[in-house]
Amino acid sequence: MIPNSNKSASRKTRPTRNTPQLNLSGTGMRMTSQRALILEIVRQGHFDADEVYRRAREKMPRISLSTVYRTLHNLKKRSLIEELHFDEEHHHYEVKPSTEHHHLTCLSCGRVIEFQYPLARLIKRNVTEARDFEITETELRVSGYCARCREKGK
Amino acid sequence: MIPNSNKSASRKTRPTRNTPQLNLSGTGMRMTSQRALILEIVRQGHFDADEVYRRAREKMPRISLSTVYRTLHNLKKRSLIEELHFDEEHHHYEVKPSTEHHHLTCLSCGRVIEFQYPLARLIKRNVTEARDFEITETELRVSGYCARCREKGK
DNA sequence: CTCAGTGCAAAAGCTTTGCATAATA
DNA sequence: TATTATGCAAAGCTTTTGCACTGAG
Repeated sequence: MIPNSNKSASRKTRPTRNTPQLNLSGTGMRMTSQRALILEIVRQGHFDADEVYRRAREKMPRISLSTVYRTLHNLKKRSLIEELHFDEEHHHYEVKPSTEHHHLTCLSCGRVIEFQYPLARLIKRNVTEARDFEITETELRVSGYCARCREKGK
Repeated sequence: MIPNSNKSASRKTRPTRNTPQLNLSGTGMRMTSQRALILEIVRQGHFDADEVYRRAREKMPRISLSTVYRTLHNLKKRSLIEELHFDEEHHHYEVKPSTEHHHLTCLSCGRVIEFQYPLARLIKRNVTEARDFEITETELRVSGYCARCREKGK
């Protein structure tokens, strides 16, 4: 159902050691099955800790919530994932994108659409207050109502 | 200080009932001393519930934390204040601004600078994904290091 | 073989809720 | 006076932490 991560499909040599998704080598973190799983889940969407936990348990029933929290915390500390702040509850996570990207949220259906837009540059150029700042991050949250929901009556 | 909503400017009839700061009349909420105080505090900056509570207690030692939470919750529900989502802990609140404004946060000293910039318009024009959206809110968080902190060694 | 990572359970924060009392409209 | 709001205390959630055991390197 989910694109498989361990596929040494037709290879018969020894499995290459590059981890399927994100690679932890060089970060000082050991790669464990739990971490691989959590990373794989975070790659699939924006989830909060509890949702990651629920999904993880489907494949690894004995994984603990503390491991989820600790792993998310560690990955964030090493900048491998990012913490997002939606209007809703708590934090959501996603693997760190290489380019600036932002979020458009429909307040009616909850759909979240990602888009890219180079705002740092623009802000630095046009906002006096930001001129002397060394900008390391920008996060734009835009909310409103998507076309689909607007048509659908109301 | 705030453009008054109930204006009987030079009328000399009975004392107008406008509350000093934000006006709750017409919202169905009763004006109590606690709410006046909380509103006054929120006007002073971006605080989380606990900080509002600490400040409120200086003037009204017996105010309860639940009242703070309930009041913030009610004000938010009626859109008199807004909930902000910084990187840090929990929610912060501020009185609802009339124009789009955003936040620049120094990761070193924690200073938060507000600035205005009409992003909705720009996003709607330039981002395909947003074209069919009816945008009701935009919140941009920019973080980095302010000039002051960058000079200060490191 | 070592030390980082895990699971479990308990603790710690933050936020909400029930209920009797106090205060507003 | 009729409600609505408050204070207090207790409950509910989410997140963190201590510890002994397990497993990656």
